Amino acid sequence: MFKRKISSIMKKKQTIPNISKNFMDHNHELCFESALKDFKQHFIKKELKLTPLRLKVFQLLLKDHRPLGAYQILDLLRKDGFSSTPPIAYRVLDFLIEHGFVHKIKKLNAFVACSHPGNSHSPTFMICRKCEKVAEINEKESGLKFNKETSSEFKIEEAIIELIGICKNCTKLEVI
Amino acid sequence: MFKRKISSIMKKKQTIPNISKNFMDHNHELCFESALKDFKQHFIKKELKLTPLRLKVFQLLLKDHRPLGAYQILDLLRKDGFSSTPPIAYRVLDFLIEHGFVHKIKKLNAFVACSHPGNSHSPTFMICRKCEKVAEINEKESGLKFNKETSSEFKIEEAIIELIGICKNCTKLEVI
DNA sequence: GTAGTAATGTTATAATATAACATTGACTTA
DNA sequence: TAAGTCAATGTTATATTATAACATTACTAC
Repeated sequence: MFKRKISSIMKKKQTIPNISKNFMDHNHELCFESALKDFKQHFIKKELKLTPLRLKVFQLLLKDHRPLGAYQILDLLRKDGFSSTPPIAYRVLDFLIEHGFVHKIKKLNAFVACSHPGNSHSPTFMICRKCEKVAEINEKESGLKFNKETSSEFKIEEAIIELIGICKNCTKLEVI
Repeated sequence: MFKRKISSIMKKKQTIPNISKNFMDHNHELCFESALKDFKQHFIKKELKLTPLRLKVFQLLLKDHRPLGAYQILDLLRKDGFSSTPPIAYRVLDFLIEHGFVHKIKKLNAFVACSHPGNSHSPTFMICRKCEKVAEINEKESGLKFNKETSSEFKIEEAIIELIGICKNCTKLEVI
């Protein structure tokens, strides 16, 4: 019976295009748990050390698809009894970024949990200026590519792509 | 005779693909003067006030296609006898950005003169990690576009696109 | 000439990020 | 098990980037 419930939620979830899932109401508890499980798996597979601090920071970032600034993270860590001087946050964030679990949103000087951990990728972010949520899409989803002149004249090693705008959900709310 | 010299330079210039011109040796004096003329024209056309400070900052940014940080700009302003407290730089930069004469490179927290002033556009930057020069390409040149799902799910109002890598010139130098 | 306004000047401080060094704790290995 | 090693975390101080708030100047319009 329980299984059935899950599967019906999953079904519903699939009707929401993945590309904008983060912006829409969705079963976030499930979303959260699944991302967390994935996170832990990657630590095991890559033989990394999953410390309480690393786990905590990732959980904070996973909370609601909203990016958090380093000092916001520090405040939350303090509330949870962790040490909370700036290097604490920046070091953990650097670690999580280096291993592909977290990305930095330059536009916001803030950090989000990665939605496609494990894939080495050049993520594209959609940032809603209204609800402040962020969705990450990968190269394939974005359909993004550069013309061949660009690639022949300049060897791209890293791409920062951040799209600022308004998500479908907020557009809908605006109309009402 | 003078005219002829100019035109021959112009001809040579055209053999360099515009997309990477900033990275290559080019007649920068000409490049600088032409950009400056363009800049002044736009001030007239848009009925903006071209003050010494605004002119100076733009000239500094035009110097060599390398982005400058706000505090670098302040140092240079100081040397030229301008006032040089932070708000001076940030205010002028805000003005120049607002009117499309300057862009901010988020990756570097630094500023560059716009290469296509007047066009309202969503610029793409190529940033060479070796020589630190930056080239701006416009949407058409980049061949960049997003797939229709992205655009239907999220209304893009602004795009930040910064490509970090190595330019052809530096690649060449590395091989030698 | 004076009222209004845009630009610049000034002081202070906010927000973001890193350097440098100390301590802890887990693991190793002699 | 004691000593050594190393990664992680803790701490202090400071660097870098950016803005708020208010003062002065200088040009424009009446």
